[in-house]
Amino acid sequence: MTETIITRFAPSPTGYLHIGGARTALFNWLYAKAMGGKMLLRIEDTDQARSTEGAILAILDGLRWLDLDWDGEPVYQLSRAERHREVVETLIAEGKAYRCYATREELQAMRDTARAEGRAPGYDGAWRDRDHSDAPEGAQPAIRFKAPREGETVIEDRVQGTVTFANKDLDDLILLRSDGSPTYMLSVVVDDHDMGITHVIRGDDHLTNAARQAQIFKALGWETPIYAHVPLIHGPDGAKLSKRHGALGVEAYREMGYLPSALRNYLVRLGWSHGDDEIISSEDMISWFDLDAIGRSAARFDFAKLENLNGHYLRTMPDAEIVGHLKTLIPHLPDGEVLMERIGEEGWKNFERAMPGLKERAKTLVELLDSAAYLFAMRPLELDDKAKKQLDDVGVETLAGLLPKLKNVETWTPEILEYCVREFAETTDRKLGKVAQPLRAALTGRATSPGIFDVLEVLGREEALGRIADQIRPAQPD
RNA sequence: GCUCCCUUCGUCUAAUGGUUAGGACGCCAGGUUUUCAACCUGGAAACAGGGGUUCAAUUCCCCUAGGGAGUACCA
Repeated sequence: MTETIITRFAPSPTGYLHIGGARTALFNWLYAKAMGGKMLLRIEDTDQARSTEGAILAILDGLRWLDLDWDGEPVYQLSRAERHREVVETLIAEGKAYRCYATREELQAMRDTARAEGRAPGYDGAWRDRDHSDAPEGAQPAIRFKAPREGETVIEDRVQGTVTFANKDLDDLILLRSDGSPTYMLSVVVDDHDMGITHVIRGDDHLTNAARQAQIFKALGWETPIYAHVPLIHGPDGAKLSKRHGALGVEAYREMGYLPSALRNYLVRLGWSHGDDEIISSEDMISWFDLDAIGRSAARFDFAKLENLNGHYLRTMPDAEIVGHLKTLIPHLPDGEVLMERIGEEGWKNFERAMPGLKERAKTLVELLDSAAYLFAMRPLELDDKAKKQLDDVGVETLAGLLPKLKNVETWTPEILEYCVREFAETTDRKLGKVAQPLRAALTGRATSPGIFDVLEVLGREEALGRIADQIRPAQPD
């Protein structure tokens, strides 16, 4: 039992890396890591009409962003077509596959009658034993697998348990299309075998395929891998995940300001658990992960929980690391270039200094960026409605009283500033909030912000005093 | 239609043949507080329904209902 575990993630490049695919990749990665094995990557591009270069790039990019690395070079299924055809030749030679000349119309008619008779729809095996000489003139045949018609095919699934299919319900699937190109069903079997895959962890939409694939494995005399079919992820309404509610590419999550670590934590808890643990480090995920702990029911995607997790990871992340994430995120945002320029070298230093107060309050990087707007705002500040309310006559009057006191502060630190403002509030018989709020409005243009003394400090003496003065002047024209 | 899978608070889930069915998110109330968060305390909230098996079923079995997947010369 010293066999090395080899898993694989095998997306078809017909779109971005969606959230379900990301979780499948994560599970494969985790299991390989947990068992000291390898995870291989295979691009299933046998559908040439729908596969695109852009999709391949998006998938690789998504995996890298999530920090899910794979072993070796990605295998492109299409490049292995010759090998796939070879395998079919041997199958034909052994009488385990045959040429089929049925037309599209005939196939449709078969399905219709089967359905009408309450049977499993599928190919009726018309060409199974029919002679070539019956073939229509010049027609190119597809090659079909001669599937067993009796008995049953049993899948011992690590997640779903023992699943039994009656062979009579499984028809003769196509191995090679009439243009000679291999189909998915064939390619998967040959590649999983050739790549030495020991564990196939994938969405349970493939469960019935597992039975057909097992039949092909058997016909070829190859050992079937161990299967683990993971339930799919549903949208908040319980229906299939659609673009509208979460079947977005992982890059969309990046653009919404989620952290890879948070998304991984969220995803691993969707369908898998380890007791009551919620916040799970990568190390713990790897040492705890096991196929047997994967649940059998579909899970719904819940943005609120993802946000909560993201907030947690944000709060506990070192400031410099957050800056790093922001720098890679911003170029992906609309107007990212402009924003990058506006922050500038100097701005990032301020940003990092302000980070302790900012990260505490944000749930996503996008939120954090928004709440940091005051750092890069130009005087005179634009005020939002709530800030304007704070700067009514009373507010402005308060600031007018406070400004000279602040000007007297020589050592511009939060402690001393706090002392100064508190003293002002006490001596003028104001509650601290009555002073802090107008001050906040003047400094940030908003009614909410990080602690006001930290804001004063990060802004610096000159800028802070200037912003306060800006608000006093219009109220006192003389 | 046919085949297969699933079903514990709104959501993600834990546990168990005998428990006040636990935790987390969200929600509500209170506390803390210069705002907003964070944080702390408390609260409401679940075993889909019906039959069995059993001294005892949320737990084991069957049925029903509901949900999902597959049913292509897509993957």
